[in-house]
Amino acid sequence: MTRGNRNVDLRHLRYFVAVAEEENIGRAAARLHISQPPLTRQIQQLEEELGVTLFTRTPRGMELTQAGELFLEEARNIRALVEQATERTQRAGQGKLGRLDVGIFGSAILDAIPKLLLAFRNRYPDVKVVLHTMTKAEQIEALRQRRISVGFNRMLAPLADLEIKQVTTETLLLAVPAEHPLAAQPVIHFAELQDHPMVLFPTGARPSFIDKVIGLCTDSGFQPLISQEVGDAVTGVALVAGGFGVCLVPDSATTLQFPGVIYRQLADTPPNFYVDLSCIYRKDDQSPILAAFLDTAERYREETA
Amino acid sequence: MTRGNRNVDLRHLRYFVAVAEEENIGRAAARLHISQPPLTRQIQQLEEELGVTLFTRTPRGMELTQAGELFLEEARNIRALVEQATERTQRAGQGKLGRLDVGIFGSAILDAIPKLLLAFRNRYPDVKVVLHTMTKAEQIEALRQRRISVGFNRMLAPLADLEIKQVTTETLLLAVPAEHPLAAQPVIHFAELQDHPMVLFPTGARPSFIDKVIGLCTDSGFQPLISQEVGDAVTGVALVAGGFGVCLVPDSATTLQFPGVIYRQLADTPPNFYVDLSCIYRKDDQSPILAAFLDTAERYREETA
DNA sequence: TTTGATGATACCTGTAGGGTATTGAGAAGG
DNA sequence: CCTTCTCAATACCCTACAGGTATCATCAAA
Repeated sequence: MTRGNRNVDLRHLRYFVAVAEEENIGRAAARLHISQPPLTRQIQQLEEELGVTLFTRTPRGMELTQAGELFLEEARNIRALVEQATERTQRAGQGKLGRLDVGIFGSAILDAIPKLLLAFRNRYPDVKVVLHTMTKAEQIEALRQRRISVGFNRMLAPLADLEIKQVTTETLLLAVPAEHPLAAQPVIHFAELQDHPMVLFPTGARPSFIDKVIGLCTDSGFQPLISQEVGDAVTGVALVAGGFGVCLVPDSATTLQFPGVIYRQLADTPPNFYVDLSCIYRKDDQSPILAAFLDTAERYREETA
Repeated sequence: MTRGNRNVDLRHLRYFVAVAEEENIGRAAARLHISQPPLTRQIQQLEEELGVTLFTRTPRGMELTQAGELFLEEARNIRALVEQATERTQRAGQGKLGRLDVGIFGSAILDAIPKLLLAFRNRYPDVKVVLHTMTKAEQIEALRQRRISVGFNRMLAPLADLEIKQVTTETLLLAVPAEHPLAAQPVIHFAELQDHPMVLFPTGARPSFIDKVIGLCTDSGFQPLISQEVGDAVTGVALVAGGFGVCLVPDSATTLQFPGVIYRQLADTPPNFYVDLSCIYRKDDQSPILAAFLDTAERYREETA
């Protein structure tokens, strides 16, 4: 038994389907924009490759044999699949289809990231976005191991193989217990924080938002009174609600409406009284999905500037 | 958006899969028994046709992009389908796969046909045999309209467009009511039938088995006493059981064991005291399935000769 | 720096797919 | 019965492209 299908190619299928549908080589040739003789030869060749008579030649044209009927079904099916495969691959190549693994940190899901992901899903509905909660250090490792394609974090330091792109900046607010003395004041000056215990976050890899806060204080000439260091903003605000002190948070933390916690703007704030939210990704990652995502992030940044 | 897949062909898929699996163009080329440069070009061409980067070139070789991963799955799938399609079509072309529509008459299902169909199904298990019960005239029309490929009947007359092939012959027996006078005799001579009413079958297109029986009688010098004409052998034997008379039947009718009916051989039978069972099919039918069936029928005839 | 992988390029060649002209074979029509 | 029409098949030519050889470019490891 010869393995003839080695030389069967999609052209044969296209031609075969045309002839089967037209039941006439001449018309099929016209439809295919070629002349009749080459089409005759291609059909003969296909029959020879398969070792099967696909058509019975009648004076009125070409009529499918039983085997031909079967092959017609198969050929149509294969052609449709090829069409679909190329189309899907093209969409994947344009970043419109596939999967994007994203690393996020505990409390970054408060404001910017949900909005950004929503915008991305609207533009690329067939890209499956998978979120992985992980710390900054874990994100960097996961990026290098290609377990994620992009991470979100704050206060990212430059790295040789990773690119950092700022998504948004947030100014800082003070989370205060409702019964706290500061809460009663009409205006709170930043320098007043030196007299009150503060909750800081996050624990983990430095530099982090903790260093940011400490830096702001030292720049203003005082050392903060550290009440607690906790893992993330959510826990921090929960401790504020529990009376552990005040806490500087990015303004997106206002999404957290704990009973007994109020958010206050500060007066006389030092320069750099804001914190960035950036995304981080491999410099050598050419994935069109990542490109599409970064483009969406860029638009988001411009819109919210 | 270019419809580039027009020129994607199966060779591209074969090459692509090899490169994707080897992750190295040189090794893939060796596996494909071609040299490296043409393979490089084919892959470039495929990427260009699709408008998608399928591989990232690294100093260690070729690595699939996300879109490439997707296309690999699709390509493997398509290649398997082509393999399957050609294989199935080849089997269909050899008569090993497909469908055979067979016309049979009411009582021919008694002996030969079940055995023959069984033999055919054993040799060609993937051919679906569909039985259609129809009269001789209906079979001929159905053959011409290609609703069936082969019919079974007795006493077929030659026709211009249809071929007749004898499958078997059966000698005749007499079905007698148990309490009939003839049943008591140790030997029944054919000529004695002139004194007893007979049930004849089948009604419908002539010439038929009825003419056969009448002809046997007239050749022996008498006119049969006709009790009833009925549609088929089953009804005929049923009437014998009801005392309507005796009935000449092909010996396969002994499959019908009605209470009160006994089958007797006759003595002094005239020549041609048998009836044929033939199959009939279109002379111009080139179907390999029909050919396979006729071959099985021929073997059956030889084995039962 | 050198060496040794890798894939990419340049250029040639032969084949096979496509074109035109023609033939052969039934069916239809006068 | 001969002609005519309509099919597919054949003969023959030409060109585009798959495949070959030789060489280059690049990067990593020694």
